[in-house]
Amino acid sequence: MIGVAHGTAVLAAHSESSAKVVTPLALRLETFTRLSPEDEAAISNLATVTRVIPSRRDLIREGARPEFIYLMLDGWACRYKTLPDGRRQIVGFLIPGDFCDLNLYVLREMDHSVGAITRLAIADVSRSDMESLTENYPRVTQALGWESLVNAAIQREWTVNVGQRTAYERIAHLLVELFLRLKSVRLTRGESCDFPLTQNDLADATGLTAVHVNRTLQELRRQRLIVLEHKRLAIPDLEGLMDAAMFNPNYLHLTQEGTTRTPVAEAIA
Amino acid sequence: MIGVAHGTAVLAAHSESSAKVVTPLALRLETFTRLSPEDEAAISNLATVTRVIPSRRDLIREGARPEFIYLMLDGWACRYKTLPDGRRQIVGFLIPGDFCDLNLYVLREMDHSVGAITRLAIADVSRSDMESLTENYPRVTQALGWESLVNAAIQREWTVNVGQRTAYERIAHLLVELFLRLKSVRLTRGESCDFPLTQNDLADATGLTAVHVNRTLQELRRQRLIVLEHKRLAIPDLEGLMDAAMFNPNYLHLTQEGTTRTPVAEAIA
DNA sequence: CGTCTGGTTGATACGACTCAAATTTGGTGG
DNA sequence: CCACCAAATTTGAGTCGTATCAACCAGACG
Repeated sequence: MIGVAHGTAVLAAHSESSAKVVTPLALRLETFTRLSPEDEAAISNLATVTRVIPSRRDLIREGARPEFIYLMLDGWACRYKTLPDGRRQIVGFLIPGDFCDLNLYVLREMDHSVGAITRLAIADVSRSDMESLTENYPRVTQALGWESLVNAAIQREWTVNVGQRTAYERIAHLLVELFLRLKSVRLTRGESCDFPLTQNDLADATGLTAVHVNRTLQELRRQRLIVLEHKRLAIPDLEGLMDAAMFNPNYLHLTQEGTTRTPVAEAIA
Repeated sequence: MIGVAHGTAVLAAHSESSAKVVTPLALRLETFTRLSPEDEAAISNLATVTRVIPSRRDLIREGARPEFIYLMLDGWACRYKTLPDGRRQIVGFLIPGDFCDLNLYVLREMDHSVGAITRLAIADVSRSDMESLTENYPRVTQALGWESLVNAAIQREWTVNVGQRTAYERIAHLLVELFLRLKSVRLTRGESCDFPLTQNDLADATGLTAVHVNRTLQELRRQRLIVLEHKRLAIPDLEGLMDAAMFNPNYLHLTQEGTTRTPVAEAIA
């Protein structure tokens, strides 16, 4: 992802305040409110100190107390928790525009880990930068509040997913959610998107085994609901996949009053 | 619960600003920061308009747009989501001191329902009251932020619970979590607490069937890890139960810098 | 060009579900 | 205070979805 089309665009955005490039974070927050050019500029300026993390490396370990707030600029990561005997549950995926540890504002210690799926581009945001942002840009603050509530809603839906849905529905649901989230930060192209997760990742996220994920993906392919190969996912029949997943998009809160409807909101209307 | 010892105490607290009675909300927020008497008074004053809800009644339905923010004063409730075909997942339990719909500040529409388990005492808090509270009492605001982050952490742990743990571990984990949360608002007595959940509720919360919950509870009893009868739970060997559940209390964030350690924090240290 | 990770397949096992019925508990009204 | 009813709990037998274990294969990469 870094080095390919989107990646370079994103990295260019904060190298110098040249052409107007909208960062994933600004795009994401704009699903909630209209942001002024000043708001957008302030958001872009967060990403001054950036880093690259190799794929499959842990970014933050449970128990850590990171000094900075990490903002995802490019690539995929996941939050996960591990049980003493090694069982692992991925509790969420992070894509560009997401914060890894926004909570660190208040909570001292991470209660879960964050690991890179792909190579990542990360911005290290200092607390003071974050504080001055929220002090001076109330709409951004409001949008950040919205962001964290939506994250909570997503987490609830994950509980429903592993608690109630069958393997088939579960994977279908996860794929739709990721596709819509990617779409909201313009990381889809038509009906397809990059999809760097291994079947093992999917297993850890859905509470299934990799073997069963494999068989279930085959069934989804047989039903012509997905095309998944070469780390790329295509969904030829989104509505069909949503039905199979019993997917109700309300929890993503993509339409908000006072917002022009985004393409995503349109797509699922 | 209403009408028994704790219940009346709580209800008395907001009838008139008489003796100093600490509300569950104040107790809960104090696990995070020290609150001044003024802070506590401001919190108590939230609960001016109160209502009683009969047990097993829905408080808020998915899709609703409540006008007020509901604060739990007494009793138990649950958040839940339902799939089109009727499957139901409880995604969290609400006990005194919890808000039912704090999110309504920002999100317009509920993406899940809230149902009463027992008879409830609820305070209807207006948005303006809430706003003036957060404007005038920064420590309370900060504590509320902490509260919502802890709720997010709890939700993640639930995902782990249904995704990775066995039925036995899962139920053990839920019981420990509820016990510790109740303890943090002083709703336990020694090693026991009220426990109004039916086996059906437990099933919906753990993603199991009621029949299997029944058998699993029997196994927990046989192991002498719990005593559960007459809507009352006793945990004679908390450490043993925590081991059985692979319970790591860090996600509850019960110890915070600048806070005197609460009895709960002691108990699990 | 060999190595290695990720994906695929097959055979078997088991944890949890389903269905059905019996029993106990708790609340209600006579 | 007891009889009654509904709800909750308990028990048993049979089934099924998903896990486990063990190979094998294919493409990516150094």
